Amino acid sequence: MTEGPTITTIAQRAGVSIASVSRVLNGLPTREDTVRRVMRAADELGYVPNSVARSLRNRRTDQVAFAMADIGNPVYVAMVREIQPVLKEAGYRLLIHSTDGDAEDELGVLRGLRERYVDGLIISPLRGVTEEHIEAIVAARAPVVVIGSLPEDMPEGALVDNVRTDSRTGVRLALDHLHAIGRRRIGFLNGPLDTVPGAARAAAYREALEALGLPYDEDLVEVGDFYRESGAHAARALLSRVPGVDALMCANDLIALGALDVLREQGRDVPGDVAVVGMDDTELASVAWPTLTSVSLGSAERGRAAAGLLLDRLQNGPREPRVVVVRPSLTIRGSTTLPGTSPGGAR
Amino acid sequence: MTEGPTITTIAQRAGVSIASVSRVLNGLPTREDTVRRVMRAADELGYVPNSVARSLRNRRTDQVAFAMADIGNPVYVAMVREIQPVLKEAGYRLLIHSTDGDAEDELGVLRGLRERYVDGLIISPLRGVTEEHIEAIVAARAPVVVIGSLPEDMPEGALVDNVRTDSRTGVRLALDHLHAIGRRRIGFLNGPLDTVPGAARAAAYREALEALGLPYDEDLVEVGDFYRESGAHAARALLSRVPGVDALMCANDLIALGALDVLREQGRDVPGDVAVVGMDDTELASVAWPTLTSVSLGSAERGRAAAGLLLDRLQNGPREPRVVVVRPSLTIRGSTTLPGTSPGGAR
DNA sequence: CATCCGGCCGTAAACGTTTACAGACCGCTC
DNA sequence: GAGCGGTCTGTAAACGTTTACGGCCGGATG
Repeated sequence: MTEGPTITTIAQRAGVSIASVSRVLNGLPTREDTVRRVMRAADELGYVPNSVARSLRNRRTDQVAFAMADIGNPVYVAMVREIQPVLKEAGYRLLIHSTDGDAEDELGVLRGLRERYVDGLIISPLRGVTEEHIEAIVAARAPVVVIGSLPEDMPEGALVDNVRTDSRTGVRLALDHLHAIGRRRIGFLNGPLDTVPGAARAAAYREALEALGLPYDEDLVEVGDFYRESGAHAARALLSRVPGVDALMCANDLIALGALDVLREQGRDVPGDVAVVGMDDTELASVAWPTLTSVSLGSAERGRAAAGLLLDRLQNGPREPRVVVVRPSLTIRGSTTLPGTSPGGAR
Repeated sequence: MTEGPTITTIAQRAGVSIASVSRVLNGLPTREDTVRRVMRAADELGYVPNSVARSLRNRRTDQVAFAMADIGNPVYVAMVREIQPVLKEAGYRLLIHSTDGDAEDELGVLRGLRERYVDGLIISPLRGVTEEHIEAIVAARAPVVVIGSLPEDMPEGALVDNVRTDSRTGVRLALDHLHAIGRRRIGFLNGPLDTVPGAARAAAYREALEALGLPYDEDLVEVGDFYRESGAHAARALLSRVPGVDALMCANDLIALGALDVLREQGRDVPGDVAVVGMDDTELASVAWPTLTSVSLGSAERGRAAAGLLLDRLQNGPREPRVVVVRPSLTIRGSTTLPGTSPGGAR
């Protein structure tokens, strides 16, 4: 594999020093004549600067990583979609780490920051930010944006911004809506309780019930994973245990899809017999049938905000940490409104 | 920002030379005592090797890029999902370039290979492989895997493997199926003709009709984009022009979703009045209602194959180019089988 | 004509690794 | 005790950039 030209090659051909070559290529003031000679040589040789050497010298890689649980989840895809153009615009490349929600993997990514292969990181830790995460972030000395919740008491040295949503309010919106359309036996299909969203949504469900004056009934709650199959499984269990349930609150859209599968299979009308609400308001919600009422947690917005915060730190240097909170909203679709009163279908 | 320890720091603390430090850290044979001293010092200092310096010296970055049109398209997500674990397993990081199908952008990525920020590239060029692409690939001198079709006459020096599918056969499968269930006025909603899939599918549609003894009718063809909105738009146009159409062949699932939106809106029964077939067999096909019959082009399989080919070249060095062809298959779902005869719903 | 100043340029060091090469040291053998 | 062989280690170069510093040269100024 023949090696390409370097500034040394150019320098020889143009009859100048490598310093001059570098200066010309970086647009530093140089005599007209030298500029021409260097440019000419560079052109003829088809020179392209070596980004690794440049990184070593400049102590920056122009790369940023985004780590999340599962690139298959449309929530994260929505985030990537927003993050990528912002970074590209600013001249950064994007690395993707799909950690499968594995805590070790997440920590690996954080610790990897010390290898300096990226200038910054956006991470969405499924299992929450532990002591170890914090240590790694402090040790990293590279800017990090956490999407999700962050402990109150972050140490001084941590260069970390935070983008979060308020899933408590999100669940509240959903239950208020279900209550408003007359549902009183509202089941809850949750994800793992040792994940941040899982725990938050469990608490929020209880609270919201209380606020509505409805009793909390353990039998109405199922805990599984954040996947479609798992949602189907949970729905089946719940429906057989409590046949009279008249609404299902699902901790994300995938779970809700699984629930819809089962309800259809069992011939129960949605929303006539059972109303269904998802969370995340992914594209899937608008594709499903009936279209799925879903709590929007502003994935796109969170992605954009995270990219913005990171870029700001990268470009303007240290500053005190910031927190951006994205407000949830409820997108009402067919799975909770009776056909007659449906406010129209897609998207 | 204090700088972290380097091998020099370790060398001082351990009272040895940097060469010894490097040897120890890389597991080269070294006296027991030296090993201990170096390890101890490294531990105490919390040393982490700088990957950029290592890359410069070793002439490899341990990074690989995947460039495709739109990370929002589930086809590419499926590919990423397969590519990532294979690469991670082999110690490579993954960069993502979402080019928006912009030819300049694609070329930019290919040319970027010469900057040596990745060791290899998987690219799915939406508009096909032009002369310029080939030039860039040859000049790159880094292994490239193209997902999609490749010209027959690749020059010698090009380190390029190829993974393709046979969308001709795919379309053929779909039309055979539609014909078998009695459809004779089969519309076609295509993507842009200047994209590789668009062109291939257009030709395939004609061929398949001919093989079935059906006339080709321009009025039955709409050309738009590979997006849902565009599919809706195209469907609306086609339906108003040819109200009697009894099936819609769609060039991808997103287009098919748009078509389903419109059919529902117009109160036409699917598949009773109009049968619909999508392509790519993405997750969306199993979520939509009615569930969508779709031609599977083996996205996951293509992703896996591409990663495998690239890895092989990276690890085992040059060899003659290979081509992997993934055979399409048809997944029959609700959008082409009458409710009564439906072979069961989801997935 | 000597001096000074400013603009360009080249030399060399630095970023943090890996590794070729040669030297130091040890223990053996004859 | 000299010579040899082997093991381990240190020196230094290399990867391809950027940039501090000082030198040189020209013109302007006294």
